[in-house]
Amino acid sequence: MSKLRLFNSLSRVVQDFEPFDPTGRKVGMYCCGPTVYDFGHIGNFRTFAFSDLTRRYLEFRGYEVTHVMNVTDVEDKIIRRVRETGKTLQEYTGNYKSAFLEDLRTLNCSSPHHLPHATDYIPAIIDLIQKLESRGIAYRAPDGSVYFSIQNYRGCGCRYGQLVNLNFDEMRVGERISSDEYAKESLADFALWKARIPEDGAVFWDSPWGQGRPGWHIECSAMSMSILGPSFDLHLGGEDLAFPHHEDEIAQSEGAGLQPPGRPFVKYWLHGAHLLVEGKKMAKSLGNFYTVRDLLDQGFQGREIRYLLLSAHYRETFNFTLEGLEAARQALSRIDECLEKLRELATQSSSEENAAPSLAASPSFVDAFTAAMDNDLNVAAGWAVVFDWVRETNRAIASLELSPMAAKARLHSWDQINSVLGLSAKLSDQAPPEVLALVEARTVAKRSRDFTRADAIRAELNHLGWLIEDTAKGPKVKRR
RNA sequence: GGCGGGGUAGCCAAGUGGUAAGGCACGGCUCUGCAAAAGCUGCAUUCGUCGGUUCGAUUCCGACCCUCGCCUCCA
Repeated sequence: MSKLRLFNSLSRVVQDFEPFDPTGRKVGMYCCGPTVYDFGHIGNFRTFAFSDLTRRYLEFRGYEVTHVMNVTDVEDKIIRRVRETGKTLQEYTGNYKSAFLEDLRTLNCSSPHHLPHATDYIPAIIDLIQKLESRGIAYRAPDGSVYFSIQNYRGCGCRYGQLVNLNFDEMRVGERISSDEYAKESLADFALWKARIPEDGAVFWDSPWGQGRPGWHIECSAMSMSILGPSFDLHLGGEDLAFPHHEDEIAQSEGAGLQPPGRPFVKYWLHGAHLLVEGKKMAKSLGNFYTVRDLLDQGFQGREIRYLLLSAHYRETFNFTLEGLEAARQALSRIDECLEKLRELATQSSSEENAAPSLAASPSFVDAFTAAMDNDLNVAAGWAVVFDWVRETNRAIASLELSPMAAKARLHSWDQINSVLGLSAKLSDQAPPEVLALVEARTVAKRSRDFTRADAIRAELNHLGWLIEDTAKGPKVKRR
């Protein structure tokens, strides 16, 4: 049996996955979740689908995963929208949070075990900042905010720049330096606690440093360590988060010095690549900016979106296209057809066959899939295994070589694979009565060999969105 | 400017120092009243360009072109 190997952004190589847990079973995994200021777009969901795939695969591999995903519900953009809309923070973020969870379900992503909200962890955040302060790594600036001192952090023997090679002397100074940043001692320092300003309205909390709110990175450090402990196995996110967000998380978390000696804050960092849409960077101005709901409105299904998002390796930029969604639909129906035939065949098994104990008929399928996924979650290679299996299964069915018992075994294998891929059942092909009436009318026409009329009815059904397949057991209607 | 990914058939996308997975689309055949589905079959002498190393490179090295990302809020 091969080992699961993952590309670790810390080491920049693919390495064996070995969790901290001495028994090797328990895994702590933190995924950077949404900032709930708007509906999530398809790019966000590529990352969340990637997180879900990772979790599902770990579980498939027998690990006991604790999956944490944060919800950032206080942040500059949110505060601005709250001010503009006149809603309360809770009202505003609540709506987008529900929408986010709904979208996750649409894409059949497993619900994380913990969904901590930044605003529920203010005491833990304050506590963490105080620890940094007591170690001399955090300082108060004249504007009342608290910043993280990278210089002092380095002075403690810690390393800043673990995820990204950054030469601060070569760095371009951002043109937009907001006024409060003049208070920092050094440009690279970042805010841990932001002092309240009038624009914040009712969004503030009391703290030892006066009223204010948490900086952007601190909530992830506070929440992940609160739930998973100061040192845990996996941290996932989009590639853009590597710097500064993840780098700063490491700095805050290791700067507080809570880890057991010799242990890092996080052992494996995984970063998912972005996607392009129709070959271009997604942008509202280009008209290629899609939310999950936009695609649903265009008639696509969640499973089709999921399939497409998970069709490429997570570290490669992926080109998401509407044409790709159409192709996804076709590819899925190929799988659906195969499974449907297997199920039909499986129900024909006799009672004595049912009594037979063995179910493991296609271990090679599961093994080949596992080998593909063990190699840094190479899901594209995994799909190739799936489609090879579909073809081989279709062939066996077509040549009547497959016994009902063997069909059952294959379905059993599929269930194992699908626990990772997470393809939900397709929408029901339950046709409404008027459609069924047309189907019946066509059958009558066919019986009297009035093919002209039969074909006309078929064309009409097609127009209504239904396809007819004549099988040995009579006509079958399917959604087009 | 610094750093880091990419460029593989009409589209999407794996992969390897030894001669190119898989999906979609497309063509032919079988089956069918005709279709559909399924099966069989065809579809990259070639992996951005030019050099180099090698018995042999798409895979390693160098240069160049193009593209994406990070360095600033961002999945």
